[in-house]
Amino acid sequence: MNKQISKRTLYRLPVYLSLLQEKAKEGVEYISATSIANILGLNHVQVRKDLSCASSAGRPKVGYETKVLIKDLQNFLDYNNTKDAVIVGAGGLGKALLGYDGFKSYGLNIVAAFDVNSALCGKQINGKTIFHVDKLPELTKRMNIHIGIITAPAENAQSICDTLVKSGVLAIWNFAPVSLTVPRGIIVQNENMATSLAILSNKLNEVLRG
Amino acid sequence: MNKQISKRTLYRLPVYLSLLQEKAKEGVEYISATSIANILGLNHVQVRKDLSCASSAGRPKVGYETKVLIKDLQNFLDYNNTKDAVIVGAGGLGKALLGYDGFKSYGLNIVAAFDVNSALCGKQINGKTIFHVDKLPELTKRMNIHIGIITAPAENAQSICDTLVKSGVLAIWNFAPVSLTVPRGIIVQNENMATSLAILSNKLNEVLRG
DNA sequence: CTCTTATTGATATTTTTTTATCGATAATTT
DNA sequence: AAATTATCGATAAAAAAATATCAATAAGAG
Repeated sequence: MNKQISKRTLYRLPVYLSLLQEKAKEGVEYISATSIANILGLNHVQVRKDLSCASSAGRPKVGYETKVLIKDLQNFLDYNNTKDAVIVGAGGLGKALLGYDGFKSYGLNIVAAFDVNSALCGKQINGKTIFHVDKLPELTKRMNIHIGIITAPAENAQSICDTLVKSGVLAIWNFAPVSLTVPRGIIVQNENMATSLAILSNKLNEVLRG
Repeated sequence: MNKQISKRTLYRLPVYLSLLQEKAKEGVEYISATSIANILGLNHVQVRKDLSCASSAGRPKVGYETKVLIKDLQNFLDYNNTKDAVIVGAGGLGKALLGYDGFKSYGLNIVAAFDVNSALCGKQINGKTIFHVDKLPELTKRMNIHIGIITAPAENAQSICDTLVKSGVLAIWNFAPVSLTVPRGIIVQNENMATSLAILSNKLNEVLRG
């Protein structure tokens, strides 16, 4: 526990967590690194190593207690501390994310949305109001929000990003297919669907051709 | 060109492509690996190596001709060959993806959507009809579709996945937060938002604490 | 025309990540 | 009670990826 955490490990921890939650639902009380590895198509040593960063609940011959491991992972991933966020861009994707209740379990609380389209303003989705972007700086500052989610079209993404940064946002989850330029210290996580698609497509080609 | 392509490189190629397309729009005719690396926060040798997998258009002192590089990347990523796909789950996210026209430029053509909710069936979004899932096997087989996109709730994802596989789908783009079990040879690409979020959150914590 | 500079692309080195091996441990079987 | 087995966790080895170095090249400056 508390070893240095590698980027890749951090990538996999939420995947383990999600699997464990499924298994817990099914009533699985104990689970071994070997079986996790088999299900996810990973190496069992890797799984054990990854888990050791967040937990120390493993017992020889038995494996990990599902519930304890879930708790440890949630704790490590900071899913218990709720973090407020705003969405900018209330188009299709923005609305979809607003309507999705699953983020709560990841410790993300979307408090409001913003859009340039006045026709959308004042509307509520899933109990969350859509405001005009003009109100973004004030509201974001006042509520001390540090996470911004950009679901606007590519051409507006950079200026929205700039506004978010000026308004005190430190971390940006970017769904627009552009590379944002940010000041040093600001975090950008790109949700790049093109990349996923490229990998899928590449693998599919191998199957179809090879 | 035509060297062995690593997973990581494949991950980055669409990112380069997207940046290059931006730059091309701005009228940039030539671009160097160094400047790409600076913009994206990567190492310039890495960029050069990555690009060499897909193109051989670089000239010393000048860099790459933007248009040629874009073409080479699109070609390498097979964005010119259109691949048909179906979406299963016409909830918020499914509708958002149906309404998004950007996939065309990645060679993905969503031909139809399916849902269990009869109320949605028959409706059209962005010119694409929503059918009842009962019709999925027949339609998918008849149209010889190899890609399925799952945007259904987690609890339905596995059974949808099974149906897709039975219907001849070879590659699945999974937006549901579950790990799907598939027969050998079937490709699954998980669009795991929890993972992105975990990384964002982790980095943010470092900033806030450190 | 020569020198300087920015760049490519190849090779070498370093770092990171993954995988293999092995002893320790605890549950189960004989 | 001893042997067997499934597992963990640590360390070692191997593989993959990232980065550094350097010769070659071509554009532009002097």
